[in-house]
Amino acid sequence: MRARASNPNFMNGVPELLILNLLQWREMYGYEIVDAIRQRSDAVLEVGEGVVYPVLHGLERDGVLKSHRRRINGRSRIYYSVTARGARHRAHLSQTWSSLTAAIQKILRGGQHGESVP
Amino acid sequence: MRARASNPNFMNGVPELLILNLLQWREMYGYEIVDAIRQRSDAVLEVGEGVVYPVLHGLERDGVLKSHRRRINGRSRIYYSVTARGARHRAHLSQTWSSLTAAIQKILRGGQHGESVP
DNA sequence: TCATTATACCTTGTAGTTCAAGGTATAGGG
DNA sequence: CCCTATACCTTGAACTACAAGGTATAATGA
Repeated sequence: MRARASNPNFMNGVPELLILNLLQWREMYGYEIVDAIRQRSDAVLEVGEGVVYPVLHGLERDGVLKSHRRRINGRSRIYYSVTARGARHRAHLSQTWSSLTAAIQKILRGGQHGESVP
Repeated sequence: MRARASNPNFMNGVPELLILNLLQWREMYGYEIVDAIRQRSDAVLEVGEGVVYPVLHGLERDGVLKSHRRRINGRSRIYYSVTARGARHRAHLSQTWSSLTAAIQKILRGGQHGESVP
């Protein structure tokens, strides 16, 4: 019931949705994804590493992502990219998100259901 | 990581948001809320009684809702309505929802971040 | 030179939430 | 008289986001 201090709920499944949509364009590594989500959302969305890494591992385990290690400036990075199955999963997830938010928006707007005055 | 069979995630905090926005217009009882969510969303959103009742109890405990029992056709119903504090809470929650979905949408759309072609 | 910061990976435990699957009781229709 | 609809409720399980840790290397700067 109690909203959390940082992100006030609403975030269930969202990290997975965001990650898949970021990776659809080009491969990225975990640390980069954390930054990308913060920057592209103007710091509205803050998804920590403790969220991103487990999601990446889970998606790879499920065959949605694949990874390969690369060395950049003596630094080891693990780049993730979307598999064919992952592309289908991303499309399905994004559509579900659209559908749900549209339905929610409909209720938020109210209208023609007997509400007299706000 | 694994999406659930029924509602594929994305539903965290949403019942609270929906309930508060429904009750902003007129008082309703639990069973009625369950039906209203299903009907107004064209069955896209399905929030069971096992979700609605605990949320109602929690919101009343927090002073966001108040309730009174009424007898209709020999049936006992518990009607809930929004308190003054609840009205503020509803406004704040709705605004957060708008802000978050806007930020998410921005990332879903992609654009100007180095993605070559879909 | 040495300490600090930034990069980059990771795991653990906790708290909160949804959900299915139950349970109780009354009213009304067939 | 049974079954459905109405109307309330609780429990346990599963999942998830999150904070708070931990490791190691490169670069910065004092």
